[in-house]
Amino acid sequence: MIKKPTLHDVASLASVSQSTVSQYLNGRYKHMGKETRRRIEHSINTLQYKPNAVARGLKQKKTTTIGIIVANILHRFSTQVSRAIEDICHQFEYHAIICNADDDAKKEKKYIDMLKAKQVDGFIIIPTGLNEDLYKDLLEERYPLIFLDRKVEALPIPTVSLKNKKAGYEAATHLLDQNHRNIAYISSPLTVNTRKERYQGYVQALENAGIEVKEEYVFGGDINQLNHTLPDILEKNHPPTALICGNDRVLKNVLPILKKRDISIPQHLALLTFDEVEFSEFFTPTITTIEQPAYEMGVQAAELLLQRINGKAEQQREETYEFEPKLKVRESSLLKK
Amino acid sequence: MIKKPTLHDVASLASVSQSTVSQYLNGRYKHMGKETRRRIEHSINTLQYKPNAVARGLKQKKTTTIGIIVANILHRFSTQVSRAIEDICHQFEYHAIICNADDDAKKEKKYIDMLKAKQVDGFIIIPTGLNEDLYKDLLEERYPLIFLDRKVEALPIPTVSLKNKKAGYEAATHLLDQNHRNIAYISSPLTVNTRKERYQGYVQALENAGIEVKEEYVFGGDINQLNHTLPDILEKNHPPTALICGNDRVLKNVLPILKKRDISIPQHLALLTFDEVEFSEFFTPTITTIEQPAYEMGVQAAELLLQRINGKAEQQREETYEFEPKLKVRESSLLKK
DNA sequence: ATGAAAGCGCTAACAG
DNA sequence: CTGTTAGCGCTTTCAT
Repeated sequence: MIKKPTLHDVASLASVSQSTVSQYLNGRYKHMGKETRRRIEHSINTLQYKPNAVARGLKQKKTTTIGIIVANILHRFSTQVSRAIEDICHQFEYHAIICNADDDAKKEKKYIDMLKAKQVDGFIIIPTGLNEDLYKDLLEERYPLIFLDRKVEALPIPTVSLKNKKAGYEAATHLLDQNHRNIAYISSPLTVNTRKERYQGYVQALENAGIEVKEEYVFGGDINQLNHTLPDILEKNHPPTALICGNDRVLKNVLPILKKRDISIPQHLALLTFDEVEFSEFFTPTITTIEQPAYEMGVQAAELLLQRINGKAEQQREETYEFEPKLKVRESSLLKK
Repeated sequence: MIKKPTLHDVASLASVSQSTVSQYLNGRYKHMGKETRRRIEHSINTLQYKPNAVARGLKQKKTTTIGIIVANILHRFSTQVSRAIEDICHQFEYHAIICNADDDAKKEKKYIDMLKAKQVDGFIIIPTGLNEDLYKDLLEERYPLIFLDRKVEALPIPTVSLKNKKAGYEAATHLLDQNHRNIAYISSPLTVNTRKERYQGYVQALENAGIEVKEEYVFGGDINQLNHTLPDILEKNHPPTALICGNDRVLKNVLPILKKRDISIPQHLALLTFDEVEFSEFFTPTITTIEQPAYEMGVQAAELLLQRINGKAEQQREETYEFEPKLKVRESSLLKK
């Protein structure tokens, strides 16, 4: 890389001291000699000088960079959230470093460590939930920190999330309204509060309707095992007539299985999934979705974080910012076969 | 934020000098007293010392951070590419700052400037193509730089891309093989080489088949105008029986129009698009896609960049790394209405 | 085998 | 109004 001009270069060319140039750069040129100012400007232009943010960061203990840890950027939720955060950052001249923890505690830890080493000004994390000590450390070190999507109980960390129980409730209610009585529920492990709450909403809706929750219709585990377990569920004496997918990844694993078994949707089985499915409004079969306002959630998280970084809000409060799930019932596609 | 321990703290606790600790940290403890070493280790552990990457970066003029500028992270191609780059970076303990230029020259410039200020070690850019001077500057300043997806002619910058002409050729050929003769081609402005080449492939396929390319079937412009222009195209005397979308964004704008006009796919119109459409294999109508191996392309770009950063390859060579398009013909979905 | 000292590029008192 | 000075936390000769 080629040598870049420094403050020192600018200063000597303009025949002033570095501090004067520094003042200028930081907008403190109220009482600055008009001539001095002109010379500095000229000098900066001819040298094409650009301040070195690393040096400034070292001095000011502030990098205008934040760390984002998402589950997996390939998921639509993470993508939209990242985009939202990036947009807000851009607006305030911040930068975001995005990391994929893949629901892996080790990776999450490694990323947090690396980001700390890089002296990020704060974090937005979709926590795996598997590193409570780490989160607590972050808090004790007074890092501005916002959780997204998932909540870690008993840690006073502001959290932006969906009303997950409500989402689950609406999902089941929607299907009940269509006279489904045997509704399967397929999810990744119910260890994460988000998933658990959605499931609880489902349970509650069934109970309210006086319908027994049958364990045999429920799966909460490694979705790579679905090859074995889903067929079991579908072959019960009274097979489910409807199926809820806990998120878009679940859907992704469920679809091939249904396809292989030649199950028609929605005749044989009604399908409902959480999260957004791109283009779903144009396709048959109609898949009802319960979407999260992911972009808005990302904006909210970013704004909360920047407030905290800039001292406009106190960190150590357990606040929850909950968003409404959006049920999208698709009319049958017009693009039919 | 709470005060973090520094090298100095570690050194005094261990009763050695900073330089010794620094040696230790950088793995140069060949001839280091076993006892000294033990004390340093102990000291680091009790203080939970973590080196400050900003300070190190300032000194070493290396930040182990690279800048990525994509078109829009909400597009599948960008998402997959970002994920791939991030994976490779993680492997080599690098970090990526991802920015969305939104095909906007101003934003692209601003991001490049910000990333330079942050002293990134290199760039991977999906260039808007609108800032040739900037790219040239980057080159002259000897920044390691890789272009992705799009090529900027006459600049010796390694570029990872799809065989776009081939992709266009295959697209048209596939439809010709199904006896389509009137094939519409809808694209964003053909100013970007990627789009132009795809279109050229389409033209060539038609010419090879002895079919005249009718201008009235071709649209290359702002896809927000499609509301007006697409209906025109569909209402010709001999309307197209097939339609090619230049990328997934085009598809996204085309679908609502087709839906509103109640056009059945594929009976009234066969649809083919470049880029991946998630879940498309499970949906009706069947949309044939020509996918890019986006993840692999991202990996390639990241590897090329890291090689250059670490001096294992020279920058200033115009090399093109071209990937094969993947035609995916969908069998009619089993999940039918 | 270890330490002293200089300096990366910038900012922030404090003088003058 | 502008300059001097002292670091931010780390690495790196160069001595010892």
